[in-house]
Amino acid sequence: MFTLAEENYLKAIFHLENEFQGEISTNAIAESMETKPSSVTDMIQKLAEKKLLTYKRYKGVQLTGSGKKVAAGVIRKHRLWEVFLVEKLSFHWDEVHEIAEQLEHIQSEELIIRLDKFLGSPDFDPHGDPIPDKHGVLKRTEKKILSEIDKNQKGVCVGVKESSPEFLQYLDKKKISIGTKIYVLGKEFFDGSMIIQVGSEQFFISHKIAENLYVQTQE
Amino acid sequence: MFTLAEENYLKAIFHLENEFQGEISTNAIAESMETKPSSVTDMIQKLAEKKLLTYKRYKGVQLTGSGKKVAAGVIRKHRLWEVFLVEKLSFHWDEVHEIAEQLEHIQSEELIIRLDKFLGSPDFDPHGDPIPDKHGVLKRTEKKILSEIDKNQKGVCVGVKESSPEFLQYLDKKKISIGTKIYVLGKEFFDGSMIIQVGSEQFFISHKIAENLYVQTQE
DNA sequence: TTATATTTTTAGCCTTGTCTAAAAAAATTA
DNA sequence: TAATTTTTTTAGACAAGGCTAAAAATATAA
Ligand SMILES: [Mn+2]
Ligand SMILES: [Mn+2]
Ligand SMILES: [Mn+2]
Ligand SMILES: [Mn+2]
Repeated sequence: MFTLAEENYLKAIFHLENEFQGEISTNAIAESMETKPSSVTDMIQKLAEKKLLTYKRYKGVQLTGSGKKVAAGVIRKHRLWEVFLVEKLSFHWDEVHEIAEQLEHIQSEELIIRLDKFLGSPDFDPHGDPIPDKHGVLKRTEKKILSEIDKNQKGVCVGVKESSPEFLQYLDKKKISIGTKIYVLGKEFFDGSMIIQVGSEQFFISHKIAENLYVQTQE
Repeated sequence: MFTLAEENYLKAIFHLENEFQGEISTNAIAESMETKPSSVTDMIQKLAEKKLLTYKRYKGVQLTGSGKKVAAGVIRKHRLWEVFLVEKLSFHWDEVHEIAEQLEHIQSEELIIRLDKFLGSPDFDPHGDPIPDKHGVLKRTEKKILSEIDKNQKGVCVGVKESSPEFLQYLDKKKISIGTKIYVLGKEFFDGSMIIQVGSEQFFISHKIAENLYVQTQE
C-alpha cells in the first residue's frame, strides 16, 4: 500500500493539522520529523502526486480525505498496539511508544480487526489518546490543559500531551496517571506554575508540566 | 541492528543450511528468495564483510556463529508471533505466515521476552516447527517424513514441511492437523503415493503430500 | 582435452529516501 | 520602497537494494 516513509509523513502532518489550523509548513514538518526541509519538499511532492495532500509551492500542505484516512489508520494501529503492550504484555506506559512506532506499519487489515476485538475495542490508548475507529474517525472529548484550570478547581487526568519516557516517569514519581484527581490549590501568574494536590500530597509543578497534562472538569 | 533485507538473507541461508549439507550456492539462495543471483552476490559480499558468513568467490557461503545467531533470532520471533496469531487472535494456521514475515523484523528484545512469557514459552509453532530458545538453540526432534513410513505402520502428525495456505487448506479438508494419527494402509512404489487412514476415513494421497508431512512413530 | 553449458560475478543503471549547497521566493526590517 | 533575513525549492550527490546484460570462472560433454 504505502511505504513506511510515506506513512510517517502522513501521520506527522495529521498530528500537525490537529495542533495548528490552516496549511502546514515545510519547516514544521521537517522539525517534527527530525529531518531536513529539502527532504520534506521531495516527499510532499510525491504525496501530492498521489493525491494524499494538496500542495502549492511555497504555500504549505493540507491532507486530502484519503490522506487523512491513511494517517488515521496508522494512528489507530499505533494506539491499539500500545494498548496490547500495556494490557497484555504488562509493559509500562513509558516503554511502549518506540515499539508501537514499528508495529504501526505492519500491513494486515485482518490483524487489526482481530487485535481490536482481542483488546475489547478500547476507545483510548495508555496515554489517554483516543483511538480512531475503523473509518478513521476520531471522537473528540472535551478535555482541558491543566494549565488552563483556575485556582480552587479540580479535574481528572485524562491524558498527556507529551508522552516521552522522561515526562511519564516524572508523573509516576508524583503518582499521577490516567484517572487521577488533581486539585489546583494555587497558581502563579508570573510563570504559570501551580500548587496542586494529588491524593493526600500537595506539591509544586512548573508550567511545562501543567501544559502537558489533560484534565476533564465535571460540570 | 540489521536491516530487513539482511535479516531475510540470513534466515534464508539458515534454512538452506538445515536442509542441505555444505556450502550454500548463490543460485540456491536466489531461488529460495525469489530474487536474482546478481543481487545475492551483492548482499553476500556485504554480509561477509560483517562476518555473518564466510564467502569465497564461486564457492558459496556458510553462516558464521554470529550469522546463525541472528538468523535463529529472527526465526524465533517469526514462530512466536505465529503462535500469538493462532492462540490469541484465533487466526487459522494457513493465514499467519505472511503476517509473521512482517512481525519477525520488529526490533525489541524486551518485547520478545514478554511475548514468549505471555504465550507460556511455547516449544513449537502452529505448523509444528520448533521455536529456537533465546540463545538461538533449536532442539531437534526425531521426526520422519510420512513418505518414508512403511506400509502398516502408524505415526502422529507433528509438523508440515511446506506451510503454504494451499497445502494447509488441503490438510484441513482431509482433517489432518498437528497431533492427528495417520495409518499407512498401502504404498505404491512406482509413484510414492499412499493409502492412509485418518480417523475413520481412508483415502489416497500423492507422494507430494506425503513428503511434506512430518510424523513421529512411537517405539 | 577441447568445446559447450551452467553458474557466478562484475559493470552499469534504477528507485527510494536521505543529505548539503545554492538559488529562488516570501516575509520582515529599515 | 529597498535591503535583509527567513523559508522553501532545486540541483546534485550518496547509500541501500534491486535489476539486466556481459564477462569470467567452473562444470559437463564430446
Ligand atoms: Mn505512542
Ligand atoms: Mn500513545
Ligand atoms: Mn511461517
Ligand atoms: Mn511456521
